[in-house]
Amino acid sequence: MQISASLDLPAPVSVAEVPIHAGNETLALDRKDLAILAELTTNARASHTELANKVGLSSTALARRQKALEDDGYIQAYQAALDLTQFGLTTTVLVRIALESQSDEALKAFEAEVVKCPSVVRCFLMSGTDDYILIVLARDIQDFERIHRTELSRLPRVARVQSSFALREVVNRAVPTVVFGETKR
Amino acid sequence: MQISASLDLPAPVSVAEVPIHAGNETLALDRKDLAILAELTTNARASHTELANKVGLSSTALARRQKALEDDGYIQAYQAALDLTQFGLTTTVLVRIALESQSDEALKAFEAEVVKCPSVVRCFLMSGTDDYILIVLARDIQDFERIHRTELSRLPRVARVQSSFALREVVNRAVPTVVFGETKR
DNA sequence: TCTCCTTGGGCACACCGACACGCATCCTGC
DNA sequence: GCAGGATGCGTGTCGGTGTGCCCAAGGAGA
Repeated sequence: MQISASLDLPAPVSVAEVPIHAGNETLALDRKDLAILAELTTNARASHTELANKVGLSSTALARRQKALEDDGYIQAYQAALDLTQFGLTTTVLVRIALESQSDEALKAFEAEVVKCPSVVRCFLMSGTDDYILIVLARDIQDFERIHRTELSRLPRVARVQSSFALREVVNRAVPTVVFGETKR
Repeated sequence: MQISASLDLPAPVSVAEVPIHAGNETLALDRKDLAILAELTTNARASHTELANKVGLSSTALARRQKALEDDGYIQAYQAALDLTQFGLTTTVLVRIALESQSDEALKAFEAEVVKCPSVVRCFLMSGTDDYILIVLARDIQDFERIHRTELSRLPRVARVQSSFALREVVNRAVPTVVFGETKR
Protein backbone atom coordinates (compact mmCIF):
# COMPACT_ATOMS: atom_id res chain seq x y z
CA MET A 1 0.00 0.00 0.00
CA GLN A 2 2.25 2.78 -1.18
CA ILE A 3 4.57 2.73 1.75
CA SER A 4 7.51 4.97 2.34
CA ALA A 5 8.31 7.35 -0.50
CA SER A 6 7.81 10.11 2.01
CA LEU A 7 11.43 10.87 2.49
CA ASP A 8 13.19 9.38 -0.49
CA LEU A 9 14.68 12.54 -1.81
CA PRO A 10 15.88 12.56 -5.36
CA ALA A 11 19.06 10.62 -5.72
CA PRO A 12 21.99 12.51 -7.15
CA VAL A 13 21.60 12.30 -10.88
CA SER A 14 24.38 12.65 -13.35
CA VAL A 15 23.62 15.22 -15.95
CA ALA A 16 23.84 12.93 -18.94
CA GLU A 17 21.82 10.11 -17.48
CA VAL A 18 18.33 11.51 -17.55
CA PRO A 19 16.47 11.26 -20.85
CA ILE A 20 13.53 13.59 -20.75
CA HIS A 21 11.39 12.90 -17.78
CA ALA A 22 12.57 14.12 -14.47
CA GLY A 23 12.56 12.35 -11.16
CA ASN A 24 13.29 8.70 -11.33
CA GLU A 25 13.86 7.60 -7.89
CA THR A 26 11.57 4.62 -7.89
CA LEU A 27 8.40 6.34 -6.91
CA ALA A 28 6.08 4.20 -4.86
CA LEU A 29 3.28 4.84 -7.32
CA ASP A 30 2.45 2.91 -10.42
CA ARG A 31 0.61 4.04 -13.51
CA LYS A 32 -2.76 3.30 -12.04
CA ASP A 33 -2.04 5.45 -9.03
CA LEU A 34 -1.02 8.28 -11.31
CA ALA A 35 -4.15 7.77 -13.37
CA ILE A 36 -6.21 8.05 -10.21
CA LEU A 37 -4.44 11.24 -9.22
CA ALA A 38 -4.80 12.68 -12.68
CA GLU A 39 -8.49 11.98 -12.70
CA LEU A 40 -9.04 13.32 -9.20
CA THR A 41 -7.19 16.46 -10.19
CA THR A 42 -10.02 17.03 -12.62
CA ASN A 43 -12.99 15.41 -10.89
CA ALA A 44 -12.48 15.45 -7.18
CA ARG A 45 -16.03 14.30 -6.57
CA ALA A 46 -15.87 11.25 -8.79
CA SER A 47 -17.26 8.16 -7.10
CA HIS A 48 -15.33 4.96 -6.61
CA THR A 49 -17.16 3.17 -9.36
CA GLU A 50 -16.74 6.06 -11.74
CA LEU A 51 -13.02 6.23 -11.09
CA ALA A 52 -12.70 2.47 -11.21
CA ASN A 53 -14.07 2.35 -14.72
CA LYS A 54 -11.70 5.02 -15.99
CA VAL A 55 -8.64 3.52 -14.38
CA GLY A 56 -9.47 -0.09 -15.08
CA LEU A 57 -9.95 -1.45 -11.59
CA SER A 58 -12.76 -2.72 -9.46
CA SER A 59 -14.32 -0.25 -7.12
CA THR A 60 -12.87 -2.13 -4.17
CA ALA A 61 -9.33 -1.98 -5.40
CA LEU A 62 -9.75 1.63 -6.32
CA ALA A 63 -11.12 2.55 -2.92
CA ARG A 64 -8.10 0.95 -1.28
CA ARG A 65 -5.67 2.82 -3.49
CA GLN A 66 -7.43 6.13 -3.12
CA LYS A 67 -7.44 5.82 0.64
CA ALA A 68 -3.77 4.94 0.60
CA LEU A 69 -3.04 8.00 -1.52
CA GLU A 70 -4.84 10.14 1.01
CA ASP A 71 -3.22 8.52 4.04
CA ASP A 72 0.23 8.77 2.53
CA GLY A 73 -0.28 12.44 1.88
CA TYR A 74 -0.19 12.48 -1.88
CA ILE A 75 -3.64 14.02 -1.83
CA GLN A 76 -3.67 17.01 0.46
CA ALA A 77 -7.27 18.07 0.10
CA TYR A 78 -10.24 18.22 -2.19
CA GLN A 79 -11.11 21.76 -3.08
CA ALA A 80 -13.51 23.64 -5.28
CA ALA A 81 -11.90 25.82 -7.92
CA LEU A 82 -13.64 29.15 -8.20
CA ASP A 83 -13.83 31.20 -11.35
CA LEU A 84 -12.27 34.38 -10.10
CA THR A 85 -13.30 36.32 -13.18
CA GLN A 86 -16.86 35.89 -11.94
CA PHE A 87 -15.81 37.98 -8.98
CA GLY A 88 -14.32 40.61 -11.20
CA LEU A 89 -10.75 39.60 -10.47
CA THR A 90 -9.40 39.75 -13.98
CA THR A 91 -6.09 41.48 -13.41
CA THR A 92 -2.97 39.70 -12.22
CA VAL A 93 -0.05 41.76 -11.02
CA LEU A 94 3.45 40.63 -10.17
CA VAL A 95 4.94 42.80 -7.49
CA ARG A 96 8.62 42.87 -6.60
CA ILE A 97 9.40 44.20 -3.21
CA ALA A 98 12.80 45.01 -1.79
CA LEU A 99 13.21 45.56 1.92
CA GLU A 100 15.30 48.16 3.66
CA SER A 101 17.32 45.41 5.26
CA GLN A 102 17.58 41.67 5.06
CA SER A 103 17.78 41.26 8.79
CA ASP A 104 15.84 38.42 10.29
CA GLU A 105 13.70 40.86 12.17
CA ALA A 106 12.82 42.77 9.00
CA LEU A 107 11.87 39.59 7.18
CA LYS A 108 9.67 38.43 10.01
CA ALA A 109 7.95 41.77 10.32
CA PHE A 110 7.27 41.92 6.61
CA GLU A 111 6.00 38.38 6.35
CA ALA A 112 3.74 38.72 9.34
CA GLU A 113 1.95 41.55 7.56
CA VAL A 114 1.95 40.26 4.01
CA VAL A 115 -0.01 37.17 4.96
CA LYS A 116 -2.81 39.48 6.05
CA CYS A 117 -3.11 41.22 2.69
CA PRO A 118 -6.39 39.96 1.28
CA SER A 119 -5.48 40.51 -2.35
CA VAL A 120 -2.20 38.62 -2.23
CA VAL A 121 -2.39 35.02 -3.38
CA ARG A 122 1.29 34.11 -3.59
CA CYS A 123 4.40 35.43 -1.92
CA PHE A 124 7.89 34.09 -2.43
CA LEU A 125 11.06 34.98 -0.64
CA MET A 126 13.51 35.14 -3.49
CA SER A 127 17.16 34.73 -4.02
CA GLY A 128 18.90 37.44 -5.99
CA THR A 129 18.25 41.13 -5.92
CA ASP A 130 14.52 41.22 -5.34
CA ASP A 131 13.65 40.18 -1.85
CA TYR A 132 10.02 39.20 -2.32
CA ILE A 133 7.78 38.55 -5.27
CA LEU A 134 4.04 38.70 -4.79
CA ILE A 135 1.19 37.74 -7.03
CA VAL A 136 -1.76 40.05 -6.51
CA LEU A 137 -5.24 39.74 -7.95
CA ALA A 138 -7.17 42.89 -8.68
CA ARG A 139 -10.31 43.89 -10.51
CA ASP A 140 -8.58 46.32 -12.80
CA ILE A 141 -5.78 48.83 -12.80
CA GLN A 142 -7.71 51.31 -10.70
CA ASP A 143 -8.40 48.62 -8.17
CA PHE A 144 -4.74 47.77 -8.05
CA GLU A 145 -4.00 51.38 -7.29
CA ARG A 146 -6.25 51.01 -4.26
CA ILE A 147 -4.56 47.76 -3.26
CA HIS A 148 -1.19 49.36 -3.65
CA ARG A 149 -2.27 52.18 -1.41
CA THR A 150 -4.19 50.29 1.26
CA GLU A 151 -2.32 46.99 1.38
CA LEU A 152 1.11 47.10 -0.16
CA SER A 153 2.32 50.52 0.88
CA ARG A 154 1.47 49.71 4.48
CA LEU A 155 3.80 46.77 4.62
CA PRO A 156 6.70 47.37 6.99
CA ARG A 157 10.36 47.78 6.10
CA VAL A 158 9.71 48.15 2.40
CA ALA A 159 12.31 50.05 0.43
CA ARG A 160 11.04 49.63 -3.14
CA VAL A 161 7.91 48.30 -4.85
CA GLN A 162 7.85 47.49 -8.53
CA SER A 163 4.72 46.25 -10.25
CA SER A 164 4.27 44.45 -13.56
CA PHE A 165 0.90 43.71 -15.04
CA ALA A 166 0.11 40.41 -16.68
CA LEU A 167 -1.44 41.01 -20.05
CA ARG A 168 -2.46 37.41 -20.50
CA GLU A 169 -2.09 34.07 -18.80
CA VAL A 170 -0.67 31.52 -21.19
CA VAL A 171 -0.34 28.55 -18.82
CA ASN A 172 -2.11 27.88 -15.55
CA ARG A 173 -1.72 24.42 -14.12
CA ALA A 174 -2.12 23.30 -10.56
CA VAL A 175 0.11 20.30 -11.15
CA PRO A 176 2.96 20.12 -13.62
CA THR A 177 2.27 17.50 -16.23
CA VAL A 178 5.60 15.93 -15.46
CA VAL A 179 4.11 14.45 -12.31
CA PHE A 180 1.76 12.17 -14.18
CA GLY A 181 4.47 10.83 -16.41
CA GLU A 182 7.10 9.72 -13.95
CA THR A 183 7.06 6.14 -12.80
CA LYS A 184 9.14 3.09 -13.12
CA ARG A 185 6.41 0.55 -12.69
CA MET B 1 -31.34 31.78 -7.53
CA GLN B 2 -28.21 33.80 -7.97
CA ILE B 3 -29.03 35.06 -11.41
CA SER B 4 -27.00 37.37 -13.55
CA ALA B 5 -23.84 38.72 -11.97
CA SER B 6 -22.02 37.13 -14.86
CA LEU B 7 -21.26 40.32 -16.63
CA ASP B 8 -21.58 43.02 -14.03
CA LEU B 9 -18.09 44.34 -14.27
CA PRO B 10 -16.84 46.58 -11.52
CA ALA B 11 -18.43 49.94 -11.70
CA PRO B 12 -16.05 52.87 -11.92
CA VAL B 13 -15.07 53.64 -8.40
CA SER B 14 -13.82 56.92 -7.16
CA VAL B 15 -10.56 56.62 -5.32
CA ALA B 16 -11.72 57.98 -2.03
CA GLU B 17 -14.98 56.09 -1.86
CA VAL B 18 -13.83 52.61 -1.08
CA PRO B 19 -13.04 51.83 2.54
CA ILE B 20 -11.02 48.67 2.80
CA HIS B 21 -12.73 45.85 1.01
CA ALA B 22 -12.65 45.88 -2.71
CA GLY B 23 -15.40 45.16 -5.13
CA ASN B 24 -18.78 46.47 -4.19
CA GLU B 25 -20.81 46.24 -7.22
CA THR B 26 -23.79 44.48 -5.74
CA LEU B 27 -22.61 40.94 -6.12
CA ALA B 28 -25.43 38.49 -6.62
CA LEU B 29 -24.14 36.43 -3.73
CA ASP B 30 -25.03 36.80 -0.11
CA ARG B 31 -23.07 35.77 2.94
CA LYS B 32 -24.38 32.25 2.88
CA ASP B 33 -23.29 31.77 -0.68
CA LEU B 34 -19.85 32.99 0.23
CA ALA B 35 -19.82 30.68 3.22
CA ILE B 36 -20.66 27.79 0.94
CA LEU B 37 -17.87 28.72 -1.43
CA ALA B 38 -15.42 29.16 1.40
CA GLU B 39 -16.27 25.77 2.77
CA LEU B 40 -16.13 24.05 -0.60
CA THR B 41 -12.76 25.64 -1.20
CA THR B 42 -11.57 23.56 1.74
CA ASN B 43 -13.79 20.49 1.58
CA ALA B 44 -14.91 19.93 -1.95
CA ARG B 45 -16.36 16.54 -1.04
CA ALA B 46 -18.52 17.79 1.79
CA SER B 47 -22.07 16.44 1.60
CA HIS B 48 -25.15 18.59 1.47
CA THR B 49 -26.07 17.91 5.07
CA GLU B 50 -22.54 18.59 6.23
CA LEU B 51 -22.43 21.89 4.40
CA ALA B 52 -25.94 22.77 5.50
CA ASN B 53 -24.97 22.49 9.15
CA LYS B 54 -21.93 24.69 8.76
CA VAL B 55 -23.71 27.37 6.78
CA GLY B 56 -26.93 27.30 8.73
CA LEU B 57 -29.35 26.06 6.12
CA SER B 58 -31.38 22.99 5.45
CA SER B 59 -29.91 20.47 3.09
CA THR B 60 -32.58 21.30 0.55
CA ALA B 61 -31.83 24.98 0.45
CA LEU B 62 -28.15 24.28 0.39
CA ALA B 63 -28.45 21.87 -2.51
CA ARG B 64 -30.32 24.47 -4.50
CA ARG B 65 -27.75 27.14 -3.82
CA GLN B 66 -24.82 24.89 -4.54
CA LYS B 67 -26.30 23.84 -7.85
CA ALA B 68 -26.93 27.47 -8.72
CA LEU B 69 -23.32 28.33 -7.91
CA GLU B 70 -22.20 25.57 -10.23
CA ASP B 71 -24.60 26.48 -13.02
CA ASP B 72 -23.72 30.15 -12.83
CA GLY B 73 -20.05 29.32 -13.15
CA TYR B 74 -18.82 30.46 -9.77
CA ILE B 75 -17.55 26.96 -9.17
CA GLN B 76 -15.45 25.85 -12.08
CA ALA B 77 -14.50 22.38 -10.92
CA TYR B 78 -13.78 20.20 -7.95
CA GLN B 79 -10.19 19.12 -7.89
CA ALA B 80 -7.83 17.20 -5.67
CA ALA B 81 -4.86 19.17 -4.42
CA LEU B 82 -1.68 17.11 -4.57
CA ASP B 83 1.24 17.53 -2.23
CA LEU B 84 3.93 18.22 -4.76
CA THR B 85 6.69 17.84 -2.21
CA GLN B 86 5.72 14.17 -2.08
CA PHE B 87 6.83 14.03 -5.69
CA GLY B 88 10.09 15.71 -4.89
CA LEU B 89 9.08 19.02 -6.40
CA THR B 90 10.40 21.27 -3.69
CA THR B 91 12.01 23.99 -5.76
CA THR B 92 10.09 26.87 -7.30
CA VAL B 93 11.82 28.99 -9.91
CA LEU B 94 10.64 32.22 -11.47
CA VAL B 95 11.95 32.56 -14.98
CA ARG B 96 11.90 35.78 -16.95
CA ILE B 97 12.13 35.36 -20.66
CA ALA B 98 12.62 38.07 -23.25
CA LEU B 99 12.01 37.29 -26.89
CA GLU B 100 14.02 38.42 -29.87
CA SER B 101 11.01 40.28 -31.15
CA GLN B 102 7.52 41.13 -30.01
CA SER B 103 5.98 40.31 -33.34
CA ASP B 104 2.74 38.44 -33.27
CA GLU B 105 4.35 35.52 -34.98
CA ALA B 106 7.10 35.31 -32.37
CA LEU B 107 4.61 35.40 -29.52
CA LYS B 108 2.50 32.67 -31.06
CA ALA B 109 5.50 30.47 -31.75
CA PHE B 110 6.78 30.86 -28.22
CA GLU B 111 3.43 30.24 -26.58
CA ALA B 112 2.71 27.19 -28.67
CA GLU B 113 5.87 25.60 -27.29
CA VAL B 114 5.77 26.80 -23.72
CA VAL B 115 2.44 25.12 -23.08
CA LYS B 116 4.16 21.82 -23.83
CA CYS B 117 6.84 22.27 -21.20
CA PRO B 118 5.93 19.73 -18.53
CA SER B 119 7.64 21.56 -15.69
CA VAL B 120 5.98 24.90 -16.28
CA VAL B 121 2.91 25.57 -14.16
CA ARG B 122 2.30 29.24 -14.88
CA CYS B 123 3.19 31.52 -17.76
CA PHE B 124 2.25 35.16 -18.01
CA LEU B 125 2.67 37.53 -20.89
CA MET B 126 3.83 40.65 -19.11
CA SER B 127 3.80 44.33 -19.68
CA GLY B 128 7.07 46.12 -19.23
CA THR B 129 10.52 44.97 -20.19
CA ASP B 130 10.27 41.28 -19.55
CA ASP B 131 8.11 39.57 -22.10
CA TYR B 132 7.16 36.42 -20.24
CA ILE B 133 7.36 35.24 -16.67
CA LEU B 134 7.15 31.53 -15.98
CA ILE B 135 6.82 29.61 -12.77
CA VAL B 136 8.69 26.34 -12.96
CA LEU B 137 8.69 23.49 -10.47
CA ALA B 138 11.82 21.42 -10.09
CA ARG B 139 13.18 18.81 -7.72
CA ASP B 140 16.28 20.78 -6.89
CA ILE B 141 18.79 23.05 -8.49
CA GLN B 142 20.39 20.27 -10.48
CA ASP B 143 17.01 19.28 -11.79
CA PHE B 144 16.34 22.85 -12.82
CA GLU B 145 19.57 22.80 -14.76
CA ARG B 146 18.17 19.87 -16.67
CA ILE B 147 14.85 21.64 -17.20
CA HIS B 148 16.66 24.71 -18.39
CA ARG B 149 18.59 22.62 -20.87
CA THR B 150 15.82 20.34 -22.13
CA GLU B 151 12.76 22.54 -21.89
CA LEU B 152 13.53 26.23 -21.63
CA SER B 153 16.50 26.57 -23.92
CA ARG B 154 14.55 24.87 -26.68
CA LEU B 155 11.83 27.46 -26.69
CA PRO B 156 11.80 29.44 -29.94
CA ARG B 157 12.64 33.11 -30.40
CA VAL B 158 14.13 33.48 -26.95
CA ALA B 159 16.66 36.23 -26.53
CA ARG B 160 17.34 36.09 -22.80
CA VAL B 161 16.48 33.84 -19.88
CA GLN B 162 16.88 34.95 -16.29
CA SER B 163 16.09 32.64 -13.39
CA SER B 164 15.39 33.41 -9.74
CA PHE B 165 14.98 30.76 -7.12
CA ALA B 166 12.33 30.94 -4.47
CA LEU B 167 13.88 30.35 -1.09
CA ARG B 168 10.58 30.04 0.66
CA GLU B 169 6.88 30.38 -0.04
CA VAL B 170 5.29 32.77 2.41
CA VAL B 171 1.76 32.83 1.02
CA ASN B 172 0.01 30.32 -1.20
CA ARG B 173 -3.71 30.76 -1.62
CA ALA B 174 -5.92 29.55 -4.41
CA VAL B 175 -8.47 32.25 -3.71
CA PRO B 176 -7.70 35.69 -2.33
CA THR B 177 -9.40 36.17 1.01
CA VAL B 178 -10.96 39.33 -0.30
CA VAL B 179 -13.44 37.23 -2.25
CA PHE B 180 -15.11 35.86 0.83
CA GLY B 181 -15.54 39.27 2.39
CA GLU B 182 -17.24 41.20 -0.36
CA THR B 183 -21.00 41.38 -0.33
CA LYS B 184 -23.70 43.88 0.23
CA ARG B 185 -26.35 41.52 1.46
C1' DT C 1 10.22 -28.38 -6.05
C1' DC C 2 7.00 -27.68 -2.76
C1' DT C 3 4.96 -24.83 0.59
C1' DC C 4 4.02 -20.83 3.08
C1' DC C 5 3.23 -16.06 3.17
C1' DT C 6 2.47 -11.64 1.41
C1' DT C 7 0.33 -8.46 -1.72
C1' DG C 8 -3.15 -6.90 -4.57
C1' DG C 9 -7.56 -7.75 -7.11
C1' DG C 10 -12.31 -8.94 -7.63
C1' DC C 11 -17.08 -10.36 -6.08
C1' DA C 12 -21.14 -10.12 -3.19
C1' DC C 13 -23.66 -8.15 0.18
C1' DA C 14 -25.64 -4.98 3.48
C1' DC C 15 -26.05 -0.65 5.41
C1' DC C 16 -26.07 3.91 5.70
C1' DG C 17 -26.45 8.20 3.59
C1' DA C 18 -27.04 11.39 -0.09
C1' DC C 19 -30.02 13.25 -3.31
C1' DA C 20 -34.30 14.75 -5.48
C1' DC C 21 -39.08 15.58 -5.14
C1' DG C 22 -43.49 17.51 -3.34
C1' DC C 23 -45.69 20.42 -0.20
C1' DA C 24 -46.42 23.71 3.53
C1' DT C 25 -44.62 27.94 5.52
C1' DC C 26 -42.53 32.43 5.88
C1' DC C 27 -41.03 36.86 4.33
C1' DT C 28 -40.81 40.69 1.26
C1' DG C 29 -42.32 43.91 -2.06
C1' DC C 30 -45.95 45.77 -4.60
C1' DG D 1 -53.88 41.28 0.67
C1' DC D 2 -51.53 39.00 -2.90
C1' DA D 3 -47.78 37.04 -5.51
C1' DG D 4 -43.13 35.55 -5.98
C1' DG D 5 -39.11 33.76 -4.03
C1' DA D 6 -36.76 31.14 -0.67
C1' DT D 7 -36.74 28.06 3.21
C1' DG D 8 -37.67 23.83 5.81
C1' DC D 9 -39.63 19.24 6.51
C1' DG D 10 -40.67 14.69 5.16
C1' DT D 11 -40.27 10.84 2.26
C1' DG D 12 -38.67 7.47 -1.01
C1' DT D 13 -35.42 5.83 -4.02
C1' DC D 14 -31.07 5.23 -5.62
C1' DG D 15 -26.27 4.89 -5.28
C1' DG D 16 -22.03 4.93 -2.91
C1' DT D 17 -19.33 3.06 0.51
C1' DG D 18 -17.35 -0.37 3.54
C1' DT D 19 -16.67 -5.17 4.82
C1' DG D 20 -15.81 -9.97 4.51
C1' DC D 21 -14.24 -13.54 1.79
C1' DC D 22 -11.91 -15.87 -1.88
C1' DC D 23 -8.61 -16.02 -5.66
C1' DA D 24 -4.28 -15.24 -8.33
C1' DA D 25 0.53 -14.01 -8.64
C1' DG D 26 5.01 -13.55 -6.85
C1' DG D 27 8.82 -14.26 -3.49
C1' DA D 28 11.23 -16.61 0.24
C1' DG D 29 12.74 -20.39 2.46
C1' DA D 30 13.32 -25.14 3.49
